[in-house]
Amino acid sequence: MADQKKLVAEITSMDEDFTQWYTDVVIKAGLIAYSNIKGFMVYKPAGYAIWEAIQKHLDARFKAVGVENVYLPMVIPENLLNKESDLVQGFAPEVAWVTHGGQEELQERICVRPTSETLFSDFYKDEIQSYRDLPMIYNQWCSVVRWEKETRPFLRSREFMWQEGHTVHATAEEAQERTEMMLDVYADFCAEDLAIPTIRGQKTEKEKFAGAIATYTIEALMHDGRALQSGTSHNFGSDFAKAYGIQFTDRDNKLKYAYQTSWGMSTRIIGALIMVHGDNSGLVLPPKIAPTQVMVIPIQQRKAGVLDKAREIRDMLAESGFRVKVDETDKSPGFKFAEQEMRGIPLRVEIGPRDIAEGKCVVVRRDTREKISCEIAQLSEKIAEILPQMQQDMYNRALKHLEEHTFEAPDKETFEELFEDTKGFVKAMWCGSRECEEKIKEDYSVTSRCIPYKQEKLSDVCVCCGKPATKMVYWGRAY
RNA sequence: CGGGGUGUGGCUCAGCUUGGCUAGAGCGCCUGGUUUGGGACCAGGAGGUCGCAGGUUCGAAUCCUGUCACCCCGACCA
Repeated sequence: MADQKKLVAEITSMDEDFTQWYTDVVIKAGLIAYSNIKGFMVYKPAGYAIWEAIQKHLDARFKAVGVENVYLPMVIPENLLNKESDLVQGFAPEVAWVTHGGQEELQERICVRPTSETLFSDFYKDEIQSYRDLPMIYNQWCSVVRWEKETRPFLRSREFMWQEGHTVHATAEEAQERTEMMLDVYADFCAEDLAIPTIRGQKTEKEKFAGAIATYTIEALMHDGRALQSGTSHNFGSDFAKAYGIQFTDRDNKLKYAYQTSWGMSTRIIGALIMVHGDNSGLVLPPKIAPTQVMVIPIQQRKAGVLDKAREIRDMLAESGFRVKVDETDKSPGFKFAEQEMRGIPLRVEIGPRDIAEGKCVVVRRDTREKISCEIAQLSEKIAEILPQMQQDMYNRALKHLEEHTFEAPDKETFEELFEDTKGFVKAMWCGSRECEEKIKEDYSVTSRCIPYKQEKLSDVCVCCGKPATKMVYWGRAY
């Protein structure tokens, strides 16, 4: 018991203060350092490595569905940004402006991209002449700047890294198909690589992206019951094409406007990773994307042969394709255990004189703390078994949490009760009016998260106004 | 942008009310040694123009004025 207490002494308990727990984990796991400018973060090696792993897996999934990478400028001239009015209004309060080049004041100010629809559209208008040029399925990995008032590591920073895909199509159907396809890519990536289950659905008119005709989203549920929008995919129809003049000659020799989509996932997803899987000992990373999967910790490492054996195990596991390191620092074993747990490394292998004498070692799972004694000769096979199991278990636990924190409100009274003292998603019927959506936000401080693909009929009437319902909606408090 | 709070070694803070020797502690860091199966111990050492600017005073971390930054709570957002 005393040991348990000592273990958690370094970070605030998540049950006590979830927000503080989150900040503690981010700092103590060595992911982030604050910079001198509010909202701009330093990604330390452990944090950046997670982003690299995310990029690698997601990019491979993109390539598999025909996406090509490009890179566009980070700045946008004001006149170009102003061409699409919804977008301008949506982002105006938070764009950062460049007004000087050296000492000279610029003739026209330019902004640091908050998103790149305008740049892509401006580029596409010259690039596209014929239906033969279509579709264009481009993506860029970059950072964007949005001057947020309140900032938090990963969840809301003024500069954040992401990928933004921008596509152009000859038909509305094809654009819609691409929009939905990319949402599926995100959902599969979250489920299979990050072990995060999500709800797929469409955003309401109120919550959709500025300038889009339809926005689709995957919503994840954090450990504290709050929702996090984890990826979005937008269908722009031909609104941007009209604003920016993207026209092509079709097979029938008629000049037509093109159809566009865009879709993005950002470093915010790292916040989801922390808040879905983390526990009171720190981060827990899913094996598939963990930068280091196994930490070998020597016990009594100064005793002859111990360090050699630890390195031998490392080399053997690396040979088998695992990402593995040895902690050779002269800290005490207890410190190393705590450190490995704080950093969320999926497995640790303990190796000391006692084990060496028996030709064994101890494997400990990060998620369950289960200790497994294993013959060194069988270690690679054992780990090849444990890691996928752990990945699956993590997903199952997250799914169980999602299911246990998703409630149904067939009527207004239940809806009220659920948001009084319950944390999670609430499914409820809605009439489709903006008024009701706004009233619900006002009264219960929850927002519509999405209109899920999987519709259910919980009742005939809207939980707010009592008029006939048209849709079932997921409601929740969001990050 | 409204409400509240805080600025003192890398970190967490004490000192400020009532101005006064060379500005302190714990953690961390460095060196040497002893240790090592859940956050080790001993000894020695380095590190601070007290956020910034001005003012009051013989004398300012401490009092006054201004300013900047950051944090928390609300409204806006990947």
